[in-house]
Amino acid sequence: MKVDKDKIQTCGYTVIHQDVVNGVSKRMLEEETIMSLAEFFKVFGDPTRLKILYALSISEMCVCDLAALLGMSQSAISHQLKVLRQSRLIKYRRDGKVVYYSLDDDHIRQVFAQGLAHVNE
Amino acid sequence: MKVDKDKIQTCGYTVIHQDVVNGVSKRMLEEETIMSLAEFFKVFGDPTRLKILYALSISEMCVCDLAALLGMSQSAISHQLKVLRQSRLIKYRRDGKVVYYSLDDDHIRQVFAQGLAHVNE
DNA sequence: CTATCATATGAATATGTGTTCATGTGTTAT
DNA sequence: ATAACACATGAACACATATTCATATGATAG
Repeated sequence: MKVDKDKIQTCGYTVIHQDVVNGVSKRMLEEETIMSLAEFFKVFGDPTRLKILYALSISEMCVCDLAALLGMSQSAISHQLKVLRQSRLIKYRRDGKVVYYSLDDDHIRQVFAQGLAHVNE
Repeated sequence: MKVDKDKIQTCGYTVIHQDVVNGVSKRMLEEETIMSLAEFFKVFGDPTRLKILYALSISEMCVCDLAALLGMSQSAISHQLKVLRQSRLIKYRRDGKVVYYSLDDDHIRQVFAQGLAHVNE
Protein backbone atom coordinates (compact mmCIF):
# COMPACT_ATOMS: atom_id res chain seq x y z
CA MET A 1 0.00 0.00 0.00
CA LYS A 2 1.89 3.05 -1.27
CA VAL A 3 0.86 6.67 -1.05
CA ASP A 4 1.24 8.42 -4.37
CA LYS A 5 2.72 11.92 -4.45
CA ASP A 6 0.81 14.76 -6.00
CA LYS A 7 -0.99 13.20 -8.93
CA ILE A 8 -4.61 14.13 -9.37
CA GLN A 9 -6.57 11.05 -8.52
CA THR A 10 -10.15 9.91 -8.19
CA CYS A 11 -11.25 6.49 -7.05
CA GLY A 12 -7.64 5.46 -7.05
CA TYR A 13 -7.20 6.12 -10.75
CA THR A 14 -5.19 8.84 -12.40
CA VAL A 15 -6.97 11.41 -14.51
CA ILE A 16 -5.20 11.49 -17.83
CA HIS A 17 -6.90 14.45 -19.43
CA GLN A 18 -7.90 16.86 -16.71
CA ASP A 19 -9.03 19.47 -19.21
CA VAL A 20 -11.41 17.10 -20.97
CA VAL A 21 -12.86 15.87 -17.69
CA ASN A 22 -13.41 19.42 -16.46
CA GLY A 23 -14.97 20.53 -19.72
CA VAL A 24 -17.41 17.64 -19.87
CA SER A 25 -18.13 17.90 -16.16
CA LYS A 26 -19.35 21.47 -16.57
CA ARG A 27 -21.78 20.48 -19.29
CA MET A 28 -22.94 17.29 -17.60
CA LEU A 29 -26.67 16.81 -17.08
CA GLU A 30 -28.08 16.97 -13.58
CA GLU A 31 -28.42 13.72 -11.68
CA GLU A 32 -32.18 14.14 -11.51
CA THR A 33 -32.46 14.59 -15.26
CA ILE A 34 -30.37 11.51 -15.89
CA MET A 35 -32.52 9.48 -13.53
CA SER A 36 -35.76 10.59 -15.18
CA LEU A 37 -34.31 9.82 -18.57
CA ALA A 38 -33.20 6.35 -17.48
CA GLU A 39 -36.66 5.62 -16.07
CA PHE A 40 -38.22 6.77 -19.31
CA PHE A 41 -36.10 4.53 -21.51
CA LYS A 42 -36.31 1.62 -19.11
CA VAL A 43 -40.03 1.43 -19.77
CA PHE A 44 -39.32 0.86 -23.45
CA GLY A 45 -36.78 -1.83 -22.60
CA ASP A 46 -39.27 -4.65 -22.14
CA PRO A 47 -40.81 -6.69 -24.99
CA THR A 48 -44.24 -6.94 -23.38
CA ARG A 49 -44.51 -3.21 -22.80
CA LEU A 50 -43.29 -2.51 -26.31
CA LYS A 51 -45.96 -4.79 -27.73
CA ILE A 52 -48.62 -3.09 -25.65
CA LEU A 53 -47.47 0.36 -26.72
CA TYR A 54 -47.32 -0.66 -30.36
CA ALA A 55 -50.77 -2.23 -30.18
CA LEU A 56 -52.20 0.90 -28.58
CA SER A 57 -50.56 3.00 -31.26
CA ILE A 58 -52.84 1.21 -33.71
CA SER A 59 -56.03 1.08 -31.68
CA GLU A 60 -57.52 1.71 -28.28
CA MET A 61 -57.85 -1.64 -26.50
CA CYS A 62 -59.17 -3.22 -23.33
CA VAL A 63 -57.09 -5.33 -20.95
CA CYS A 64 -58.75 -8.56 -21.96
CA ASP A 65 -58.09 -8.09 -25.67
CA LEU A 66 -54.48 -7.14 -25.01
CA ALA A 67 -54.03 -10.35 -23.06
CA ALA A 68 -55.53 -12.36 -25.91
CA LEU A 69 -53.50 -10.51 -28.52
CA LEU A 70 -50.21 -11.13 -26.74
CA GLY A 71 -51.09 -14.61 -25.46
CA MET A 72 -50.42 -13.61 -21.90
CA SER A 73 -52.33 -13.64 -18.62
CA GLN A 74 -54.62 -10.78 -17.72
CA SER A 75 -52.60 -10.26 -14.56
CA ALA A 76 -49.31 -9.86 -16.38
CA ILE A 77 -50.86 -7.34 -18.75
CA SER A 78 -52.47 -5.43 -15.90
CA HIS A 79 -49.17 -5.13 -14.05
CA GLN A 80 -47.46 -3.77 -17.13
CA LEU A 81 -50.30 -1.37 -17.82
CA LYS A 82 -49.75 -0.02 -14.33
CA VAL A 83 -46.11 0.68 -15.15
CA LEU A 84 -47.09 2.41 -18.37
CA ARG A 85 -49.74 4.44 -16.54
CA GLN A 86 -47.27 5.57 -13.89
CA SER A 87 -44.90 6.65 -16.65
CA ARG A 88 -47.76 8.65 -18.14
CA LEU A 89 -47.37 6.90 -21.45
CA ILE A 90 -50.94 5.65 -21.60
CA LYS A 91 -54.36 6.81 -20.45
CA TYR A 92 -57.59 4.94 -19.89
CA ARG A 93 -61.31 5.33 -19.81
CA ARG A 94 -63.88 3.11 -18.15
CA ASP A 95 -67.03 1.90 -19.89
CA GLY A 96 -69.01 -0.34 -17.58
CA LYS A 97 -66.87 -3.28 -16.61
CA VAL A 98 -64.41 -2.69 -19.42
CA VAL A 99 -61.39 -0.40 -19.20
CA TYR A 100 -60.02 0.92 -22.47
CA TYR A 101 -56.40 1.97 -22.74
CA SER A 102 -54.81 4.25 -25.32
CA LEU A 103 -51.59 6.19 -25.88
CA ASP A 104 -51.37 9.36 -23.83
CA ASP A 105 -49.06 11.15 -26.19
CA ASP A 106 -48.20 11.12 -29.88
CA HIS A 107 -44.62 11.70 -28.82
CA ILE A 108 -44.38 8.00 -28.11
CA ARG A 109 -44.87 7.06 -31.75
CA GLN A 110 -41.81 9.17 -32.55
CA VAL A 111 -39.67 7.43 -29.95
CA PHE A 112 -40.83 4.13 -31.39
CA ALA A 113 -40.00 5.19 -34.92
CA GLN A 114 -36.59 6.44 -33.83
CA GLY A 115 -35.82 3.09 -32.23
CA LEU A 116 -37.03 1.14 -35.23
CA ALA A 117 -34.85 3.26 -37.50
CA HIS A 118 -31.82 2.31 -35.47
CA VAL A 119 -32.69 -1.38 -35.22
CA ASN A 120 -33.23 -1.61 -38.98
CA GLU A 121 -29.73 -0.17 -39.50
CA MET B 1 -63.61 -26.64 -13.03
CA LYS B 2 -66.24 -25.97 -15.67
CA VAL B 3 -65.88 -26.30 -19.40
CA ASP B 4 -67.25 -23.25 -21.19
CA LYS B 5 -69.31 -23.70 -24.34
CA ASP B 6 -68.31 -22.03 -27.54
CA LYS B 7 -66.89 -18.66 -26.49
CA ILE B 8 -63.64 -17.65 -28.13
CA GLN B 9 -61.04 -17.80 -25.42
CA THR B 10 -57.33 -17.36 -24.92
CA CYS B 11 -55.50 -17.98 -21.70
CA GLY B 12 -58.83 -18.48 -20.03
CA TYR B 13 -60.08 -15.00 -20.82
CA THR B 14 -62.80 -13.99 -23.21
CA VAL B 15 -61.92 -11.83 -26.18
CA ILE B 16 -64.29 -8.90 -26.11
CA HIS B 17 -63.51 -7.28 -29.45
CA GLN B 18 -62.44 -10.00 -31.85
CA ASP B 19 -62.30 -7.57 -34.77
CA VAL B 20 -59.92 -5.21 -33.00
CA VAL B 21 -57.68 -8.07 -31.89
CA ASN B 22 -57.55 -9.50 -35.40
CA GLY B 23 -56.86 -6.12 -36.95
CA VAL B 24 -54.00 -5.28 -34.61
CA SER B 25 -52.65 -8.81 -34.78
CA LYS B 26 -52.19 -8.50 -38.54
CA ARG B 27 -50.19 -5.32 -38.18
CA MET B 28 -48.16 -6.48 -35.18
CA LEU B 29 -44.37 -6.30 -35.41
CA GLU B 30 -42.37 -9.50 -35.64
CA GLU B 31 -41.11 -11.01 -32.41
CA GLU B 32 -37.52 -10.56 -33.54
CA THR B 33 -38.05 -6.86 -34.22
CA ILE B 34 -39.65 -6.36 -30.83
CA MET B 35 -36.76 -8.11 -29.13
CA SER B 36 -34.15 -6.01 -30.91
CA LEU B 37 -36.05 -2.87 -30.06
CA ALA B 38 -36.31 -3.84 -26.40
CA GLU B 39 -32.58 -4.54 -26.26
CA PHE B 40 -31.87 -1.19 -27.86
CA PHE B 41 -33.95 0.79 -25.37
CA LYS B 42 -32.77 -1.28 -22.43
CA VAL B 43 -29.27 0.03 -22.99
CA PHE B 44 -30.55 3.57 -22.50
CA GLY B 45 -32.38 2.54 -19.35
CA ASP B 46 -29.40 2.77 -17.02
CA PRO B 47 -28.09 6.00 -15.46
CA THR B 48 -24.42 5.05 -15.78
CA ARG B 49 -24.71 4.20 -19.46
CA LEU B 50 -26.69 7.38 -20.11
CA LYS B 51 -23.96 9.44 -18.46
CA ILE B 52 -21.29 7.72 -20.52
CA LEU B 53 -23.23 8.26 -23.73
CA TYR B 54 -23.88 11.89 -22.90
CA ALA B 55 -20.24 12.48 -22.01
CA LEU B 56 -19.11 10.88 -25.27
CA SER B 57 -21.58 13.04 -27.16
CA ILE B 58 -19.51 15.99 -25.97
CA SER B 59 -16.04 14.58 -26.33
CA GLU B 60 -14.05 11.46 -27.05
CA MET B 61 -12.80 10.05 -23.73
CA CYS B 62 -10.64 7.33 -22.27
CA VAL B 63 -11.84 4.82 -19.67
CA CYS B 64 -9.84 6.37 -16.90
CA ASP B 65 -11.27 9.84 -17.43
CA LEU B 66 -14.80 8.47 -17.63
CA ALA B 67 -14.29 6.76 -14.28
CA ALA B 68 -13.03 10.00 -12.76
CA LEU B 69 -15.81 12.06 -14.32
CA LEU B 70 -18.54 9.78 -13.00
CA GLY B 71 -16.84 9.00 -9.68
CA MET B 72 -16.99 5.29 -10.33
CA SER B 73 -14.53 2.41 -10.49
CA GLN B 74 -12.64 1.67 -13.68
CA SER B 75 -14.07 -1.84 -13.64
CA ALA B 76 -17.66 -0.66 -13.51
CA ILE B 77 -17.07 1.71 -16.40
CA SER B 78 -15.30 -0.97 -18.42
CA HIS B 79 -18.18 -3.39 -17.96
CA GLN B 80 -20.67 -0.80 -19.16
CA LEU B 81 -18.48 0.16 -22.10
CA LYS B 82 -18.58 -3.47 -23.13
CA VAL B 83 -22.39 -3.37 -23.16
CA LEU B 84 -22.35 -0.20 -25.22
CA ARG B 85 -19.82 -1.69 -27.61
CA GLN B 86 -21.89 -4.83 -28.10
CA SER B 87 -24.90 -2.65 -28.85
CA ARG B 88 -22.78 -0.84 -31.44
CA LEU B 89 -23.49 2.49 -29.84
CA ILE B 90 -19.84 3.39 -29.31
CA LYS B 91 -16.54 2.77 -31.05
CA TYR B 92 -12.99 2.97 -29.81
CA ARG B 93 -9.43 3.52 -30.90
CA ARG B 94 -6.24 2.55 -29.13
CA ASP B 95 -3.32 4.91 -28.64
CA GLY B 96 -0.60 3.16 -26.70
CA LYS B 97 -1.95 2.10 -23.37
CA VAL B 98 -4.95 4.37 -23.60
CA VAL B 99 -8.24 3.43 -25.25
CA TYR B 100 -10.41 6.29 -26.47
CA TYR B 101 -14.14 5.81 -26.80
CA SER B 102 -16.56 7.84 -28.87
CA LEU B 103 -20.13 7.65 -30.19
CA ASP B 104 -20.52 5.32 -33.13
CA ASP B 105 -23.51 7.09 -34.57
CA ASP B 106 -25.03 10.55 -34.59
CA HIS B 107 -28.37 8.81 -34.42
CA ILE B 108 -27.81 8.42 -30.69
CA ARG B 109 -27.86 12.15 -30.06
CA GLN B 110 -31.34 12.22 -31.59
CA VAL B 111 -32.60 9.44 -29.35
CA PHE B 112 -31.19 11.34 -26.41
CA ALA B 113 -32.83 14.58 -27.48
CA GLN B 114 -36.12 12.79 -27.99
CA GLY B 115 -36.00 11.37 -24.49
CA LEU B 116 -35.06 14.70 -22.96
CA ALA B 117 -37.96 16.36 -24.74
CA HIS B 118 -40.35 13.92 -23.13
CA VAL B 119 -38.81 14.16 -19.67
CA ASN B 120 -38.95 17.96 -19.77
CA GLU B 121 -42.68 17.73 -20.56
C1' DC C 1 13.17 -8.79 -18.78
C1' DT C 2 10.69 -6.48 -15.30
C1' DA C 3 7.75 -3.12 -13.51
C1' DT C 4 4.09 -0.19 -14.20
C1' DC C 5 0.12 1.64 -16.21
C1' DA C 6 -4.51 1.48 -18.72
C1' DT C 7 -7.91 -1.49 -19.64
C1' DA C 8 -10.59 -5.94 -19.83
C1' DT C 9 -12.90 -9.72 -17.77
C1' DG C 10 -14.62 -13.77 -14.87
C1' DA C 11 -16.86 -14.82 -10.55
C1' DA C 12 -19.57 -13.47 -6.73
C1' DT C 13 -23.03 -10.68 -4.70
C1' DA C 14 -26.77 -7.65 -4.10
C1' DT C 15 -30.49 -5.54 -6.01
C1' DG C 16 -34.08 -4.98 -9.48
C1' DT C 17 -37.81 -6.81 -12.31
C1' DG C 18 -41.42 -9.70 -14.90
C1' DT C 19 -44.65 -13.28 -14.30
C1' DT C 20 -47.62 -16.24 -11.62
C1' DC C 21 -50.87 -17.18 -8.04
C1' DA C 22 -54.32 -15.89 -5.07
C1' DT C 23 -57.37 -12.57 -3.90
C1' DG C 24 -59.58 -7.95 -3.82
C1' DT C 25 -62.36 -4.18 -6.08
C1' DG C 26 -65.84 -2.30 -8.97
C1' DT C 27 -69.63 -2.99 -12.30
C1' DT C 28 -73.55 -5.34 -14.43
C1' DA C 29 -77.23 -8.64 -14.72
C1' DT C 30 -80.53 -11.75 -12.70
C1' DA D 1 -78.56 -9.85 -2.49
C1' DT D 2 -76.00 -12.89 -5.37
C1' DA D 3 -73.39 -14.32 -9.18
C1' DA D 4 -70.53 -13.37 -12.94
C1' DC D 5 -67.37 -10.63 -15.22
C1' DA D 6 -63.37 -7.26 -16.17
C1' DC D 7 -59.74 -5.57 -14.04
C1' DA D 8 -56.32 -4.43 -10.16
C1' DT D 9 -53.00 -5.70 -6.79
C1' DG D 10 -49.99 -7.79 -3.04
C1' DA D 11 -46.83 -11.55 -2.21
C1' DA D 12 -43.72 -14.96 -3.87
C1' DC D 13 -40.55 -16.71 -7.07
C1' DA D 14 -37.36 -16.96 -10.83
C1' DC D 15 -34.37 -14.57 -13.53
C1' DA D 16 -31.72 -10.61 -15.10
C1' DT D 17 -28.30 -7.14 -14.16
C1' DA D 18 -25.02 -3.53 -12.08
C1' DT D 19 -21.22 -3.24 -9.16
C1' DT D 20 -17.27 -5.05 -6.62
C1' DC D 21 -13.22 -7.84 -6.11
C1' DA D 22 -9.50 -10.20 -7.87
C1' DT D 23 -6.95 -11.10 -11.67
C1' DA D 24 -5.62 -11.16 -16.57
C1' DT D 25 -4.12 -8.80 -20.89
C1' DG D 26 -1.71 -5.56 -23.69
C1' DA D 27 1.46 -1.74 -24.07
C1' DT D 28 5.28 1.19 -22.63
C1' DA D 29 9.35 2.65 -20.06
C1' DG D 30 13.53 1.73 -17.64
